Amino acid sequence: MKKGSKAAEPDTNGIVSHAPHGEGRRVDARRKYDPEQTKRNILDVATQEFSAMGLTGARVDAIAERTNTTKRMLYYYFGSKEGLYQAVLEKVYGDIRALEQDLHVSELDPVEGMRALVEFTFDYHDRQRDFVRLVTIENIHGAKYVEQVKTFKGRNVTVIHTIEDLLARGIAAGQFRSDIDPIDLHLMISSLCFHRVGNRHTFGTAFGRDPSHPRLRARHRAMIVDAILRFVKKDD
Amino acid sequence: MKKGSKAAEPDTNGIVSHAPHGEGRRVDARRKYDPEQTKRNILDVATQEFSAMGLTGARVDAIAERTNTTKRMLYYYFGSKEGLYQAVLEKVYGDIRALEQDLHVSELDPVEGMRALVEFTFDYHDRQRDFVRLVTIENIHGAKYVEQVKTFKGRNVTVIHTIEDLLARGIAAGQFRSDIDPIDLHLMISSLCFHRVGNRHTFGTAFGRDPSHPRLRARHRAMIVDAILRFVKKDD
Amino acid sequence: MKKGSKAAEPDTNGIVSHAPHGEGRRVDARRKYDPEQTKRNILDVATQEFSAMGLTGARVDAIAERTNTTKRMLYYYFGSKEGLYQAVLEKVYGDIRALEQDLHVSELDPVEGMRALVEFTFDYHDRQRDFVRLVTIENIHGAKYVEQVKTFKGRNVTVIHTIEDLLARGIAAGQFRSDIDPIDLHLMISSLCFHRVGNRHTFGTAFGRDPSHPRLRARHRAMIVDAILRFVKKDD
Amino acid sequence: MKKGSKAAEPDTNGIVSHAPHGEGRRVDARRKYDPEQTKRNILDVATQEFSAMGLTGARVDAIAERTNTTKRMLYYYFGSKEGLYQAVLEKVYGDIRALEQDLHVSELDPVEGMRALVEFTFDYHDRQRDFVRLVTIENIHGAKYVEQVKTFKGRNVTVIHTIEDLLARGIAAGQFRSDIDPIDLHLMISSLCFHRVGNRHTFGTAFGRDPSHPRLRARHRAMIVDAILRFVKKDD
DNA sequence: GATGAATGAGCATTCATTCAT
DNA sequence: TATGAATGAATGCTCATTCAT
Repeated sequence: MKKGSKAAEPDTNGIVSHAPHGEGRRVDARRKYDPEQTKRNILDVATQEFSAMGLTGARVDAIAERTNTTKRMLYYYFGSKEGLYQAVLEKVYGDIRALEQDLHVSELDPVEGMRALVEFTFDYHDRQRDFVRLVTIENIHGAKYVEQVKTFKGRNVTVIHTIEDLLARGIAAGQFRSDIDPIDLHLMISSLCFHRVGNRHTFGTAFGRDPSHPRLRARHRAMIVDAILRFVKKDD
Repeated sequence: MKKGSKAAEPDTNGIVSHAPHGEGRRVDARRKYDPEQTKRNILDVATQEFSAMGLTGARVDAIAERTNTTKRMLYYYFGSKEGLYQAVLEKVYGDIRALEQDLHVSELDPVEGMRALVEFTFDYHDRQRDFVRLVTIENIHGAKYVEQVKTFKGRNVTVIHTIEDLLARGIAAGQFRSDIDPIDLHLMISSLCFHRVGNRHTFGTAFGRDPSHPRLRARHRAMIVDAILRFVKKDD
Repeated sequence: MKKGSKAAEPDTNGIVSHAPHGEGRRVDARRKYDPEQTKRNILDVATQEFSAMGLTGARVDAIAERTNTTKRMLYYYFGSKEGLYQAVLEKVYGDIRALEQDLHVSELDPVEGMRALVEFTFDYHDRQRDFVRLVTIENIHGAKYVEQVKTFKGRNVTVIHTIEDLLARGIAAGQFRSDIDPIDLHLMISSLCFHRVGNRHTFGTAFGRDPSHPRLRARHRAMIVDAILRFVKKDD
Repeated sequence: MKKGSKAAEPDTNGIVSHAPHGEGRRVDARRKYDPEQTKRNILDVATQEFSAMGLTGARVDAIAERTNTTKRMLYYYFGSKEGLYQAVLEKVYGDIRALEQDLHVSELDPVEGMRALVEFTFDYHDRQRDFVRLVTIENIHGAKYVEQVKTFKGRNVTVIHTIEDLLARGIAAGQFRSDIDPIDLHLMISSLCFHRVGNRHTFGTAFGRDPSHPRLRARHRAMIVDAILRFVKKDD
């Protein structure tokens, strides 16, 4: 687990810093024309705006205003509001799947690997609220934009492979039940990690308890790992 | 002009009945002005539109058009687009909690009661997609509208009481673990029942499998009951 | 021939007078809400703007500004810029064909009838420059808007009937040739009357002579009548 | 990137050859930078675009895209959209007058010369639709761009001289009437040849008959020659 | 000579809401 | 109670043109 890693970069959740980020950046920063930086800048701001306001609620003018460039460039690079929204989806989905790959759970014991996967999923959703919101928003739109993102489908199968591997090894070791469908299990893990973030506002209002509070956070993390392990483990 | 039309009883998804459609109705139907019916009609149409398009995406004109009345009446009764949206939220949250009361799980054995509660929750979310969507939408807006709905908070505590009762009786009977927080458990059940409905579009696109398919539906229902029971049951 | 008649009303070619026109108008003028007047007002202004600037060149803002109402009403009544343009086409084509009907050439001797028809056609084009310009503009667009005007096709056949009647009676009386196609003849008359108005600018620039000058006007009128009569008359 | 592409010799409608495409060309084709060819290429594409869309409707980007070069070059050579439009007008007017010179009607008998002139005018308009459209467009703009084309006025007088010569010789031979103004006659011939091409779309829609259809084409040609000859001939 | 990147002013259109009847 | 007409402020988008390399 690389907790405080650079995972926070793509979704800043705060205010984007227009200044050059890393080392190599500094050179580019002096260049007046830097298409890559312009595009990334637009994409970062758009991620926040879409995540905060939804596709319909987001305002192209509002995005442009917080950008280093003008509204015109937004259309120059992304064609339309929807094109920009799709680019945001593509980036954001790419980020989580890329990190998942870095887990290397195949090197761990099945139980520990499962725990690591659940903890990663928990932590990612807990931190990347923009991701959670964008997925939610996309579902409001019937996933019709993400469907057009070419890289989307391919990117998601990798998690399933990871789970399949864990289950297979767990079964072989006599630790896991043999009647579990990997996609169903993935849905289950996602549900537990996603819902408490995505619906934390209505939940907080209804029960006077904010699931994103640090104290609860730890308890939920343990609880979800526990629930999943109880579910997959063979009844001794 | 679709004046006296039947309003088509807009897609209530099966379960909820908003009011008795019995004898008394017939008289009202002949009356030229029936404020209650007009309001209910507006509310039904608005529920669909807001659920389908979101708060920002919904169009007042679109709602008015599918109504028996005019746009002006919509403002007359609900004050504003947001007022109407809040009225929809109030109705929709009222419906689920009212049905939950009807379960009478307190009369059942703890394990069976828990099963009944989970199954009800599963079925309700599975059928009331509009409810799921509206909750999702409300979370996009930080729950700021539901906060203003007076009846909201009171209505939700009842589920917690139900769970508390189940847990207490289960612990007393030596069936359940004693370290489970009722609100956490509610969140867990909600997560599992809500997510597969709310996020079924992105899920379906990503994994080529629609969680709302009848065959999956039954499997998920059993799986979720199983997971919750495994989670609450005392380790023999 | 009703020369100086009210034919000038529909296409004012000057500045539209927003004031009430006729007797009955006066009452309406006091009414704050008069949809018919509002629509007519928009249509009049739009006729000028489209005629002066073309469909692409015309600015919705410019039209709205010279109107008694706001831009919003323009969309309220005509749906879009193109919808408004089509409404203008419909009005303008309706006007000329309606006047043609009033000629009653069937009551005249074939030669005199033909002369009357040509003179009317000449006068109409000579005065209704907006009409000429709008037809020109529509041809730039391949007539694709006029095609959608339902009343269009039906309205134009009437001229052909008039010409057929004239030719038939002229042939019967031994005055006209029998080998003339009525639609071809209509095209011929139109050509001579239309071109000198529609292309008067390039013509004027090329030859330093403005075909719309009063002195030329009379000469052209006689010349065109002469040419058409020479063409249709039987070589004694 | 459509760098070295053949530019497809954009639809010249048959007659006009802008430059010798003979031997010398081949050498230039290999040269990396050929200003003359670049300019001609831009001009050809612009002719089509302006003719198809009008001055306002034409898009600089659209022109540049179909060109071998970039938008920047378009500005480099022609200064502005309007400058390019003027260059197109100049080219297009130059072409017709140049061909008219080649007729050598002065060597023909007056009647045959007149016939030849009318037929040439007919054929030219019938084939060079781009020319007809551009003249139409220019008239929409009050001929203000053609006015700035220096070569324009001088170029047009030549036709008048041709007609004057024909009329004079015809009168002298006792074949033609002596009361015909040459410029009026030119206008008349132009009208008949221009209108059926320029207004063929509205005409076709109105009467269900396309004047550019081959069968009609021949009939119209004969008809127009006939009409003009009947008009100029002395009433024996 | 040549080019991708950048721009400000403008454009058609839509929205939630209110007025007059 | 009910309604067609009216509105101002925005909204997504485009255009001809220029800059930096």
